[in-house]
Amino acid sequence: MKLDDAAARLEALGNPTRLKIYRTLVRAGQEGLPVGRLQVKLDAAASTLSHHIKTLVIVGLVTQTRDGTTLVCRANYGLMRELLDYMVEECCADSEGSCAPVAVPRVA
Amino acid sequence: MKLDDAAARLEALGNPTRLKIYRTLVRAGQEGLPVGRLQVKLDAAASTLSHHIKTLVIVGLVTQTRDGTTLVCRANYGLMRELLDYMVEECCADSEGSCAPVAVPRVA
DNA sequence: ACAGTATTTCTATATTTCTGGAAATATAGT
DNA sequence: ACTATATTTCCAGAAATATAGAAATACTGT
Repeated sequence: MKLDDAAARLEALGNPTRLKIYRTLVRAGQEGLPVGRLQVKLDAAASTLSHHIKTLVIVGLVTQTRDGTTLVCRANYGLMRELLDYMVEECCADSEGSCAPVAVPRVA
Repeated sequence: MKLDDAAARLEALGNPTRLKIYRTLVRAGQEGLPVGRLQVKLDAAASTLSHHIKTLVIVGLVTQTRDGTTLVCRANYGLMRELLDYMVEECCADSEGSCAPVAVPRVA
């Protein structure tokens, strides 16, 4: 992952509303959630929510598929994993001492 | 970790210059790096760099200790770990299906 | 074609962020 | 006290972001 892409993704997650959206989608799992359900859950203006979701989609952390009139949003788990890896990549590479600082969580 | 704190930390990392600072410190390991060395490595104006480092310190991702006239900066590995965990916390908790989406990397 | 629901785009405003020069502060050595 | 080095704070302008109302678009069913 390139630094600028990683920064853009972290910035996208670095807003309380967007982080809430993202985490809600992470909880929702593979089946995802329609925009409308997110709006009810988060109680935000539709246009505001739409902008935030778009931001997440642009950086790739969220994907969308249309199902009739509703747009279903899903967390992109693979990309999240790449982002987590990037953050601790080459940990202590420039250090003389031993490396034991970070551990990134595992799931399944 | 509270959502607002996590968002603030992600926002701090979500700027190319700050992400570069942070990653340089992650590579540097436990001994850390003085501000001055960061300035040379990243080739940024001192005041600009100082602002960015301050942002990282405020959210807790970087710590500083003074050694004479130089300020040594270090990545806070423990907090990074907490942040990574937070991002995938309760993954699929609201889902019927099985959960296998994300895995957070391990180190040592 | 029309009506209805879902969602986005347009537009505007208030606020925040990024950047860096200049000046100030901190520490150490003489 | 004076000088030198390291770093921060002050200041300001330009650019980007967050928010949301209103209008537009997309799809479905009749």
